[in-house]
Amino acid sequence: MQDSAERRPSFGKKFKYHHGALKPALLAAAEEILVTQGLENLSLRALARATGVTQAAPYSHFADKDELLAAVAEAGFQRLALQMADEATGQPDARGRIEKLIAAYIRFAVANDQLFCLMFGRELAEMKNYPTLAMTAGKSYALISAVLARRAGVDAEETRFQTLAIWSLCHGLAQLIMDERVEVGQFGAHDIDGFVRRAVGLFAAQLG
Amino acid sequence: MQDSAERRPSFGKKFKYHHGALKPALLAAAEEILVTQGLENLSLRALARATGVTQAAPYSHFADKDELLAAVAEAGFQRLALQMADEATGQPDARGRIEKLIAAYIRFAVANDQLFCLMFGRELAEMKNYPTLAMTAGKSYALISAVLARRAGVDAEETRFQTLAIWSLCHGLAQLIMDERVEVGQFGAHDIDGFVRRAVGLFAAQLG
DNA sequence: CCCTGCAACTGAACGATGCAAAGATTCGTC
DNA sequence: GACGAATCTTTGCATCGTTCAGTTGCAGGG
Repeated sequence: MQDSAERRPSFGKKFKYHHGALKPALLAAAEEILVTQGLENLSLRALARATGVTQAAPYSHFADKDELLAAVAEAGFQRLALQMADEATGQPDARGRIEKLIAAYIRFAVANDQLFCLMFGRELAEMKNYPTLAMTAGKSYALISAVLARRAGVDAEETRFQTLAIWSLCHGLAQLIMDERVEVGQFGAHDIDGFVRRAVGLFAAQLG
Repeated sequence: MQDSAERRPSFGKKFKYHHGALKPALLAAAEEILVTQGLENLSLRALARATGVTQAAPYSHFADKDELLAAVAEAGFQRLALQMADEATGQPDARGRIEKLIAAYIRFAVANDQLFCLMFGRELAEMKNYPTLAMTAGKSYALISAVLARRAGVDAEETRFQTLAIWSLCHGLAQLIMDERVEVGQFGAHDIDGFVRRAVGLFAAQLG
C-alpha cells in the first residue's frame, strides 16, 4: 500500500496538505477509539493514524496528550450534565428531581464506561491545570446541590452534608458497577432506578 | 560510579549473582516507589533499577507487569481489611461497628492514595485473571456485609440493599476525597469521623 | 501580482517503556 | 562432582510521548 494513497482520506477536491479541521477531527476520533478500543489503547499515534495525519500533527492543536484528553473529558462532562438536567425536568418535587439526577448519572457511567474512566480517572488528576475542565466537571455536582439548596427550612450546613452524602453514594455506586465489583440486579428491584429510589428514600425525611 | 559497586546493594558476605530474595524485594520497592513517585512513575525498569537488578530480572518472578501490580494491590487489600477489622473491634452495636469500618476505609484511602488508586484503578480491571486478588479484595466488603447480616429482624433483601448503599457511599466518598473533588472539612464536623457518623445515621432506623 | 510572514503539517529522531529470546551463572539434588 | 532447574544478564524489538528542523499553503501588504 503506497503511502499517499493509503494514508490520505482523499478530501473531496484535491490533495490537501493541510487537513483543515484537524482539531475537531481528532476529538471525534478520540471518542471513537475510546469506545471501540478502550482508554488504554488511545494513543496519540493511533489517533493520528485514524485521522490520516502524521504523528506530530496533533501537537499543532494540543500542547500535550493530557490537553487532548482533557478536551475529550470536558465534552463528556458537558454531555453528562445535559443528560442529568434533561431527565430531571418535569419532576414536581425535590425528591423526584434528585432521583432522576442520580439515575441519569449512573446510567451515563454504565453506558459510557471508558469515557467515564477518563473523566474520573487518575490521568487527569491534575485537573487544576485545565480550569475550563474543572468548571464543566462541577456542573453535575451543582445540579444536585442546587436542588437541595432550594428547599425551605433546611440550613446550609445540613444541605452541604446531604449533598456530599448523596454525591458520594451516587459516585461510589457508579464506580462499583463499572469496576464490576457489584452487579446491578443483586438487590430486589433488579434495576438502577429501583436502587436509586430506595437510596434516596434514606434522605426522605429531609427531602419532603 | 562503577557499575558493580553502585548497582549492587552489596549483600553482606560477597557479590551475589543471584539476588536471593528478589520477589519480596520487588514488592517492597514497588510500594516505596508508589508512595514516593506515584503510580504513573512505577515502571518495571525503575523497579529493577531500585532493586539493583537488570530490567528483565522481574520476569523470573512475575509473568507480567500486571501480575506484579496485582500482588502489590493484594497486599494493600490485606492491610485495608486488617485496619478495618482492628478499628471495629470493641464496638458494642452494629452501628458503632459500621461507623468504624467506614471511617477506617476512608482513612486508608486518604493515607495511601496511590496504593488505593492501584487497588481500585483501571489497570487491574481484569481482576478476574487473578483469583486470589479478587478474594482478598472482597474481604473489606465482607466485613460490612457481615455486620449488617448478623442483625435480627432484617430480611436478607433489605440487608443486601443496605450493604450496597453503605458500600457505595463509603467508596464514593473515598474516591471524591482522593481526586480532590471534595474537601473533608467542608461540612460541619470538620473531620471524617463526623461525616461518617452522620452518614451512617441515615440508616439509623434499621441499625438500632 | 509578488513577496513575506505565519500557521499547519511532515519527517526524522530521542529517550523511555513493556516484553521476548537466548546466553550466563548459581542452586539444589542425586 | 555432575546435571537440570531456577535465577539473572544481555540484547533486541515494537510502541509510545515528545521535540525539532524543515515544507507547504494561505492571507495580507507592497
